Amino acid sequence: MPVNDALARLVARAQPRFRTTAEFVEATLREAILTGAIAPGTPLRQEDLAETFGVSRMPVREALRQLEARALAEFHPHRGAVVAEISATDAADIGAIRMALEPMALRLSLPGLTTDDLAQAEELIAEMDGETDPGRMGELNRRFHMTLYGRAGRPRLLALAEQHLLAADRYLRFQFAALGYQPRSQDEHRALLDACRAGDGATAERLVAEHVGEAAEQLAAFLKDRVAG
Amino acid sequence: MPVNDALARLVARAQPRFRTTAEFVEATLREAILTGAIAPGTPLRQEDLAETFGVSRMPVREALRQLEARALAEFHPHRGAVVAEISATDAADIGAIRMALEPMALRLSLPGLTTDDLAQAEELIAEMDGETDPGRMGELNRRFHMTLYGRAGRPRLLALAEQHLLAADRYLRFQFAALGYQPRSQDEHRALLDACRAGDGATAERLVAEHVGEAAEQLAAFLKDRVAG
DNA sequence: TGCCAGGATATTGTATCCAATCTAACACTG
DNA sequence: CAGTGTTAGATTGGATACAATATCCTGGCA
Repeated sequence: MPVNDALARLVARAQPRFRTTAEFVEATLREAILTGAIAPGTPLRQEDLAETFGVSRMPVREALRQLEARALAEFHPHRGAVVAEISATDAADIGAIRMALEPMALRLSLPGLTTDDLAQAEELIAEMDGETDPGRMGELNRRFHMTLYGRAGRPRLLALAEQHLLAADRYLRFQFAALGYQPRSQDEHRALLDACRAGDGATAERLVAEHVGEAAEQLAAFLKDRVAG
Repeated sequence: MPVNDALARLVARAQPRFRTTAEFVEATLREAILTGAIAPGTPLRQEDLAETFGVSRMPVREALRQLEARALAEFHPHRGAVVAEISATDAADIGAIRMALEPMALRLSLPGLTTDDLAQAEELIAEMDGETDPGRMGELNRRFHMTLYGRAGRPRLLALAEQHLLAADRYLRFQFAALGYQPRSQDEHRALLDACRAGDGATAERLVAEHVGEAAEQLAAFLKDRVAG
């Protein structure tokens, strides 16, 4: 029973902080890795991180373990953790996982999609049209996809799908470098949205699979000679 | 450059020990949770676990964080961690994820399957025939599926598939309680193996999706009135 | 009854200490 | 000079003690 609701909202917004220090460190590092702010292969030295975050080593170690479980960091015993490397294999892996999860998410979500959802998806496509910043583009693309999947009513499936959409963002700058990606992708987005509007589940599923698959193939071809693996 | 390959294999087999105490604790707890040795909702008190394992609280906390990242434990700040609850929703979630991942894994693996793989799969089916112990049954079933997916050449996809096969094991005792499951499941296993032998990818994919989907539906119906969510 | 103040209990985080071990550089040896 | 000890330094892995904080419970009080 707060004094009033407006205040309650203010308070709620003022503390979207984290529940524990370890979670704060984990979330911050995760974002830094996914956006590329910390390059693959970078050593994650506990002492340095602790100092950077102004915390002790224990929450840092907890955070690193969580990152390891999410395949964002690799542990080498007595040598420390490093930011997980990117590779053509890894990109193909993420592409295959997305190709599996996202059509399923869309299938379950489609019957529940509201006109509001569809309008929001359309707006996100429009926003993407002019966007040139990879980071912002990744976020918009992710929100577009997750908007379409959001009514699946399968929290775990959705979390997994989002996690791999985020993982794909690590390869976004390569995706941009592979010319001609964006326009085609936008066409595919529109076709996908149309199928969803029409309630055509089979087509929508096929389109999202193709959309993800094409991007993955293009990326794999581009990475082949540029990175290891 | 190992001296020779036989030695390399021996070395690889000789050190599947754990690299650190934290990893030992994590692996042991994970197994205990997945097999049901620790019931859902059980508090995971750091001090108790530390004493049980004969270690300090630090590796225990790292292990708990990893379990959290794998959705096997839930953290309630300042109240501690508990073994993740099971629920009809969660079971449906896992079923949907398996239905998405496993046909994809099979699709990628099928062209690479050897006659040895197929023979091993057949052997596993035979072993399952007489099995009545749920834990052993889960392991055989998991090995059967993973044998078929093993040539996908997508480590991350396979790890994810295996993780959710393991997660499904938490519901195995319910699966057994739902009568008539096993014989039908075995028929499906044989049909799936036949399709793989014939190299009929489309049929194999469909069969594995149906196989997983049917089991999930049956389980959901059974759980509906028996557990929360 | 309702509530709220305060204590018991557990977790969370900090600060130190020490052992294990990996790396790298150097010296030694045949 | 290639290959093999050896040593020193740095970093992680783990233990321990302690402080801070949040939750739950309970008992007094209106």
